[in-house]
This record gives sequence, C-alpha cells and structure tokens, in this order.
Amino acid sequence: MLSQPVNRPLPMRHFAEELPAAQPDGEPSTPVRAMTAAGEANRERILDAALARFARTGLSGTRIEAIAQDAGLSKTNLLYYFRSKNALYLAVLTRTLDMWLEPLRAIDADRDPREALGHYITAKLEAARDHPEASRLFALEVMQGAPMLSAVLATDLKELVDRKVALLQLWQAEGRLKPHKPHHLLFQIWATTQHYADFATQVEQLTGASLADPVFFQQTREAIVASILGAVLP
Amino acid sequence: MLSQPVNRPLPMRHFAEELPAAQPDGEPSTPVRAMTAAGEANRERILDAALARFARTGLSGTRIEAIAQDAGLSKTNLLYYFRSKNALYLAVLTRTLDMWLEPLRAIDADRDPREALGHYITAKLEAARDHPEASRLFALEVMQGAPMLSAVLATDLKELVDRKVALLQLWQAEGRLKPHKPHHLLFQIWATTQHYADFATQVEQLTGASLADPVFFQQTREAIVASILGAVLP
DNA sequence: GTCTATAAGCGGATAGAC
DNA sequence: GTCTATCCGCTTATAGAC
Repeated sequence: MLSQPVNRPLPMRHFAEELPAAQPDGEPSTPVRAMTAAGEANRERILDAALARFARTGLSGTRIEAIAQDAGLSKTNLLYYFRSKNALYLAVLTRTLDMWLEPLRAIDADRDPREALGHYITAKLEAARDHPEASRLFALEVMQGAPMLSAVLATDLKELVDRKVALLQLWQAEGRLKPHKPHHLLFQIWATTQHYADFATQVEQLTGASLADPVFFQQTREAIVASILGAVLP
Repeated sequence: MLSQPVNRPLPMRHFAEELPAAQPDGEPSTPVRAMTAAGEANRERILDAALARFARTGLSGTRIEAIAQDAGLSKTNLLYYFRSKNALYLAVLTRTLDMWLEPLRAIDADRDPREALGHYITAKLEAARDHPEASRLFALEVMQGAPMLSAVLATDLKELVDRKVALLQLWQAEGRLKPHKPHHLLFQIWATTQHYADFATQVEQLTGASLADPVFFQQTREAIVASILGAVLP
C-alpha cells in the first residue's frame, strides 16, 4: 500500500499504515530509496523506544516526544522516519507479532505431545521473561478490542490456531491427549505464562520475585507444567 | 483529605483525589451537604458510564465528554459531580475494588480445600462473565504499573493475599494440599479466569463463544478446575 | 444543578532553512 | 537528515448566567 515516508499533505487525519517495507537483505544499494546505515539504526532505536513506551502507557498515553527522547532524537526527526504516531504504533505491532507467535508455530506434529507442549510452555514463559513489553503491548491492544490488529487476529492468528487445534484433536483421537476442547488448553497456557509478564508489578509486589530470578522461573514453570499437562495427558 | 466538589482554583493540574465520601446510609437529611436523589442517580450513572469507557479505552484514551454523553448529561455537568477526570477515574477504581476482591475474602478456613478452591474458581469465573469491564479496568491499571493503585495494592491486597497464603500453607502442613508455593496457585486462578474477560475479543474470535454462553461457561469452568485442583489436591 | 462561553495548554503534525 | 519555528485542533477545566 505505502512504502516510505512520502511527504504529501493529507486532508484528514490519516490512519494509513506505513508497514516497514520489508527491507531487502544486503546493503541498501537500491537506487530508488536507499536507507543509510545510520538511518536504519535510528529506525531501530525508535522502534525499541516506542515498544517500551507503548507497552507501558498505551497508544494514547504515550507522547511521541517521550519516544524521541528515549531514542535520542527530536520529535520532528522522529516524524521524519514515521509519518505519524499511528504509523509508528502499527510498525511496532507488526514488527513484534511474528516473534510473538513463533513458539506456537513451533509446536510440531512429529513430537510427543508431552514434549511438544512442555516445550511450548517453556518457550512462552521464556518469552514472558525476556520480552515482557511485547506481552503487554499485545495485551493492551487486545483488551481494548484490538482496534488496530483485529484484521490480523481474525486471519493470521485464527488460521494458525485452527491448525494447532486440529493437531491437538488428532492427538486426542489417537488417545495421546485426554478429550477436551483444545482451545481451553491454549488459553490456559497463554493466560498463565503471560500473566507473569503482564502483571509483573503485582507479582513482584506480592512475592518479591520475578521471572528474572532463575529459581522463581523454574518454580513457575513447574507449577504451570504440572497443572496443565497433568490435566490433559492421559 | 477532600470531600465534596469544592470550587477553589488550583494553580497546577491537580491529581487530588475525590474519594466518594462514604455516604451515610438513609436519606440525605444531613444539613451540611445534602445529595438529592436525582444527584445521587446522576453520580451512579456517571460512574457506570465511566467504568465502561475507562475499561475499554483506558484513562488517557477516554474523553470525559464521551462519558457524559453515555450518562446523558453535559460535560460541564459531569465536572460538577467530579472535580476532574482523575478524580472520576479514582472513584471508579475504588468503587469497583471491593467487589472485585470479595471472592478472595470468601475463601474460608473452615471449608474443605477442594470445596473452597472450587467455589473460588467458580466465583472468579462468574465475576469475569458478569463484570468483564471491572476485570479489564484493573488489568489496564496494573499492567501500566498501577500508577493510581500501587498504594492500595501494596497494603490492602498484600495483606489479604498474605492471609490467604498462610491458610494455604496451613492446609499444606496438614497434608490437605500438595506442597507448592501458594502464590502460584492464586496466580493461576487469577490468570485463567480473568483471561476470559480481558481477552474476550480474542476468545470470541477464535472460538465463536463467550462466557455468556452457559455451555461454554461450564466447559471453561471444568477445564480450569480440572487442571488447577488436579495439580494441588493430594 | 444545568447551561453557554471561554480560557488555557498540550501534543501531533507541517513548513522550510540548513 | 536534522533543526527551528509554528500552526492548529482537541480536550480539560473554569467562570458566570440562569
């Protein structure tokens, strides 16, 4: 749809998306619109800063000037790289989504259910530990009705989940999983693992620990694995 | 600290709280500051509308004019009842908090652990079904670091949780629960039950159902009870 | 208690020089 | 690519009449 920051005036407030235009690998030798190394580095710093801010204060609660400061440039300069706050927000969402869905994709039909699900839980909990902002970003977005992401959820996520649900049903038919509505299994895994990222403030206030503590991480992992796998394995 | 809307000018943007001044039961016969029946009804309608809006779009994403319209009065008039947006937000939070913590308080030492925890899970899931906005409101608040609520969480909630954790540890010592860090049991219950409220959009998109559907509710309840109680009961 | 009018300030976005 | 200056709309909040 769109590609790079084209400075044409728009009559109304535009919500046009500037998806970061899948940069061709290798040096930016393309004559059409070359992105310098410094430029690319700025882009990345902006996206990192934006993720942190949006995950903490949401879209409307975040001022682009704060993001710019975190990234070490001026507000105007940030708007050179991203045409609008919404464009930046969307860029952050899409950049993070693939990474976020990766563990689910990795659930493998060839593996043993116990092993595959155990790996999935561990991977999700590691993601909650290593990328809590990503978890919170999506949680904020989905909780507000996914205004910017509903299309992707309804298509990409739905498709992916449908495939994995079919796999779980297959395992059930083979007697390798107890009969259950498979969605609940997924929801329980998502809910419990992401809780430790999304509600980290509360978890720390109540226990004094976080997933960053290896002992606490192991405890948590075992608690989740025990309850969820215990319920679905025959 | 403060009580009713006093119209004194404030030099800086004020975050002073107008906690709703625990209205004495019975008719407003107090001569000091009587609240008419109509006034009280307005207040309630505002609070209801505010809960719905804040839960959906957050504090900064909500315009008080939208709340006013939902409640059927003008923005100016809303500000007659609540001195500021922040005051209104705080009033909504505090009004909802007690209701939200009630199920946890109800966990009873005299009951059988299986029964007590089963009831707790059911009550939490009913709350997620009947008051999803309350769930989302607190989720939004806590996920953003609980800027307005951290004091209450650190004292009231902490105290309440500490008491219940002690009870769970007692049950463990008596051999009526498997040894486990009790916090994880609570977190799992919170996470799974609240997930169906907080991520209702996603749940509906993926399953086509919601907790409002009695069949789906039962399915969900049984899945949660099975996994969580299965793991902690001896 | 409710309305009209308006103050006051913030924050996103653009223009244009360098 | 980065900066300075500035515009403009939006939203909270207040003043004051009725």
